[in-house]
Amino acid sequence: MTRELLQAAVEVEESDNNTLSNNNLASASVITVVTEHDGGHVTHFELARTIERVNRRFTDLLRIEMGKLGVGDIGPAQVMVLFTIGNGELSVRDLLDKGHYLGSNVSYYLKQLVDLGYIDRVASQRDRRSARISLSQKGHELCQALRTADDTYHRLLVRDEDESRELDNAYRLLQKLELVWTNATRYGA
Amino acid sequence: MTRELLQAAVEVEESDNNTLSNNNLASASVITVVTEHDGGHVTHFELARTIERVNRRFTDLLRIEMGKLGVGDIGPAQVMVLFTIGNGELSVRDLLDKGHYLGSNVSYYLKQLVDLGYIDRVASQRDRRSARISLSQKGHELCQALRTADDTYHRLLVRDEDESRELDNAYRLLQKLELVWTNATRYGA
DNA sequence: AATTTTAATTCAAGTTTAGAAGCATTGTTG
DNA sequence: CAACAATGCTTCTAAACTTGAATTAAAATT
Repeated sequence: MTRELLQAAVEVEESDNNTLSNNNLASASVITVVTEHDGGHVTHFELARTIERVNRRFTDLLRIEMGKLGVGDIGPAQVMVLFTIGNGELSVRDLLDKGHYLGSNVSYYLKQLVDLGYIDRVASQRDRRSARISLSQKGHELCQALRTADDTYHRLLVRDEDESRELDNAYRLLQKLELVWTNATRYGA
Repeated sequence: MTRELLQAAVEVEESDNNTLSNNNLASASVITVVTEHDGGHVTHFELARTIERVNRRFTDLLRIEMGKLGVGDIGPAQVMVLFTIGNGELSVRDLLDKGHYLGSNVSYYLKQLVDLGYIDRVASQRDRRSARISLSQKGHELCQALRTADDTYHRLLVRDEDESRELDNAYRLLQKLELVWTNATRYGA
């Protein structure tokens, strides 16, 4: 039943989009997505604001999912680290690059994640400074459980080939954005 | 070379074995990106990870821009609140909805922003509980300065009609995503 | 008038991030 | 090969940000 609600909401939003109408007359009684995008050009800041919001939303969702699974020892940020590690075995440096993290930051997370048994860490053979990092059994299980829960939402968003393509495009654009912003911070404007 | 950075970002996810030790050398040449993404499916988590990363990147950029402007009294988050307020005059509740913020959260920011003179706040006439909030002169100036700096990046990303449309699409998709995730947190999975 | 609802703030944790300094280990160079 | 530099990672401290529960004060409802 919650499901129907959700579905309905998505539908509504879409029709809203199709007419390219905007804001304040947003949608069904329940939701109110407020935007200041008037048909024309999306500015960087609007985009950034949206990204920020979406990110917040996802974090909340993740927190809830984790609650359901009874995961209380780590937070959303740590879980994201787990996902960033993925299925491979990598060094801390790789992890930093992959997630654009700060060194001290990751170290801090890793410490907890290792202590709590979500991650295996062994010193590299050929360079004993370097650590090789990978998900433990427990880590894998958590990720898998979350991925499963996540599929539900994915199906709400991507219902056909068209939407899948849209998603792909958006993904690609985000990466472009990441690149632009990364270069900007590195080499100045 | 820039290409490699991006490519790495794309591929790393599924790849089990990454040798991307060289992305730090990405040249200053800014974009020339064409990333062919193998028709692979972008999962929610990949998307979320990207959003998180991009968000981090933007925050950094903002921080730098602010540094250049000599703004040291507030942080990126507060600036985002300023942008969320925009040019209108609104209530705290409106602001909450617009930015998906938490009440206490915004209160905390507003307090600083008012104290530091970035925002004007007056009690509403017809409902004295409610505050009417808007950017002060100072607030407007800061936003304007940042917007100007920002245009540079915008031009790097959007160079023709096509790219503008892409951006629009991505923006729309993000909003859809926001909706799905918002509903999910509100009404459960 | 008494009660409930709404708008917003405060408070007291909590989490997450940033930056400087540290410790090994490895690489390099005179 | 000894000194020095660079690398890979960690630790520590302070700050920024976020959360949730409790609070105040003004409407709105009964």
